[in-house]
Amino acid sequence: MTIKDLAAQTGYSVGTISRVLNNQPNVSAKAKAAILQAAEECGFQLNANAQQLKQQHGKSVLVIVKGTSNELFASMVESIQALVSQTAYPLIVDYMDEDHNEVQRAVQLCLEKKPLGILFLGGNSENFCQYFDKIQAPCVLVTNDASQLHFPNLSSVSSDDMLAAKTAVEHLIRLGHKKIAVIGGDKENSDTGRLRFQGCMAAFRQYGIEFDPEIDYEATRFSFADGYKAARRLLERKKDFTGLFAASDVMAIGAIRALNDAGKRVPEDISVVGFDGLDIGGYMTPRLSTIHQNVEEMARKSVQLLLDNIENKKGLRFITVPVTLKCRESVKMVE
Amino acid sequence: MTIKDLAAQTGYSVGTISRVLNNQPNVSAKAKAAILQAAEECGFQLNANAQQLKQQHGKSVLVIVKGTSNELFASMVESIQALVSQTAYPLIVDYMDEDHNEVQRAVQLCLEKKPLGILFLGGNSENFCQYFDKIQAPCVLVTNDASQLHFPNLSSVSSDDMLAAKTAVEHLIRLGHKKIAVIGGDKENSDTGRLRFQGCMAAFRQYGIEFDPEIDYEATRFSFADGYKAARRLLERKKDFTGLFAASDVMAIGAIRALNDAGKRVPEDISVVGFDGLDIGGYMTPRLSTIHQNVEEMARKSVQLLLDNIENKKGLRFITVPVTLKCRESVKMVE
DNA sequence: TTGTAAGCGTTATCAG
DNA sequence: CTGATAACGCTTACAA
Repeated sequence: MTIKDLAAQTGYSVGTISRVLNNQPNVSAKAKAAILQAAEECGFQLNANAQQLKQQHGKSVLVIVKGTSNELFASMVESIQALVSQTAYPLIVDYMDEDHNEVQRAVQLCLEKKPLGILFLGGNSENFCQYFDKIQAPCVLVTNDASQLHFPNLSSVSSDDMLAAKTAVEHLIRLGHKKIAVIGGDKENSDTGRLRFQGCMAAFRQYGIEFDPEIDYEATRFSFADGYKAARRLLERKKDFTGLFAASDVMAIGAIRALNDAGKRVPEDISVVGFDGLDIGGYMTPRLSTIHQNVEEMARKSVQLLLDNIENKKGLRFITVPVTLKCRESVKMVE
Repeated sequence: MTIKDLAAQTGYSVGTISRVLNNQPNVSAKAKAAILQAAEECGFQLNANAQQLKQQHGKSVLVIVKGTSNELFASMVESIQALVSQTAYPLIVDYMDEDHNEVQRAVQLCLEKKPLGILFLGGNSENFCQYFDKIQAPCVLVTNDASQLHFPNLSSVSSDDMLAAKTAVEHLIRLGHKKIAVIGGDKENSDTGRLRFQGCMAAFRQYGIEFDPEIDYEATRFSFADGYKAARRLLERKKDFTGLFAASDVMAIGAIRALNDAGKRVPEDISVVGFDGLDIGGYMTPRLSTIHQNVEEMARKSVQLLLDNIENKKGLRFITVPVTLKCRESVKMVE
């Protein structure tokens, strides 16, 4: 079924059919009605390939999600889908492995889908520096700051990871904790990992707390299992910390279980603060104290920003969305 | 950049270029080398739209995921991605709202992408009955049984939901629990919800346990928050159950928190069994006893089955993957 | 082994 | 307001 068939069926020409199906002016009401009806009857759908071949671009908005099992991104995608579905643009969501290069992937998808714009959920500066100049479409990097990258088509919406991590650690310090351990991301190769690490260090420095990254910091991946293992390693070599900051909620949850298995109670023996503000944290016993990232707001701002960039060619922006410390049950004042 | 440009550049014709880029025979090694090099140099990529327009089908495998925040599906997608990436087929993952019609969506995507085959993660019989006859490509329905649907191109890979739910409830009964409540899915409109409910009922009947669905069953959605609320409602109207079966781990986790908030300890006061075997269950305190669905195996079988259907035109199959009862810390024998 | 040319289903430009 | 027709970039007979 093509517009040619429709043309034969209705007696109009392909030109008219095309105009009707694309809501263009200069068609008589009669023709429009007849054609729409005929199209409806046989469930006609334009061939997207032909359409895009002709138009040289898809009308779609692309979301590239770095990491397949990232809770935070999953709920952000959910919000984004809801938001974008209110517009006329179809949304394509592309999930990729955490270890692969998101920008190379984007370059390839651009060639393939010619999207109107791209939302990156997660990303690594280095990849952007190396490959982003091949991308022309307006883009928004979400959860990482792009203001230092200086590309003419790359905005960003992110939390202030450094400040947030500092806040988390400060929270522990103010409750009287002096011996604090940290489980975080790779502080060399991941922007997020590095910034959160630096935030911790800033807090330790400011309050004059002793902290030796070699001993008190565990770098690992953002998963339950890795959080668990990291906490075990910490326990093995340092038996007396009373506060633990984990740079993600999943790490925190894994770590808490490791602490429990080692006979430590949370928060009686050890206070734990997470990072992200996932739903699950509110259903643990004890409920997890955490740095809450406002997923809904980040999603809204990102989409808004991208659409502005697409439609009005408004300038770049680098938005920082504030985080909040959610003080719940996994921390306790030190006696 | 098109194959025409490439032709001009290399001195060969578009036909030869196309043959080289598609790995077809009847090209001289010299031509092949020259063309491949030129293509490499300018990072040439075939235009997928033109290609698919011509070929009348994409080479992709499509995964339609019903529900955007379903942990179980998320990890299944991860496995599927790993599996399919070993083949030559690109994988397109499409997430949709739990309440929307997955088959209609598939019909639309077929028109658009002309995929080689489709994997449905989750689905509703009714939607299949109504719309599936419009789909020609081989499909596999994952997590639901399709043997009673009788379509010539629809296989399935699923757990025996009824048996699994029965096993879970039996587990509680054998530990001496006589007063058992159940939090499950919609037993009218969801296949999964209905089957798991029937499994429970079968166990109650077999062991002569009293169970009034009106009082002892709470139908709700598969989320933490809904599990929490459902447990509260149960507590409000029935104060004395000692066993709780939740038809998904997320419901179970929400429910446990509600029990804790009501001053009940798990498992000392109330034993809880979940369903799915999510990673998170193993990191809770207490670790969640649950019916474990082998995600990895379901993914492997589904992909294998679909590829067989695509490549060898092998017959339909309706595979049932066994579940296992994972007995952990959230249950206790009744005194 | 290679080149030529006819479409694939649309859109868009023109003339009517 | 409508119809004819030339692209869009590619694959694939068929001819050379």
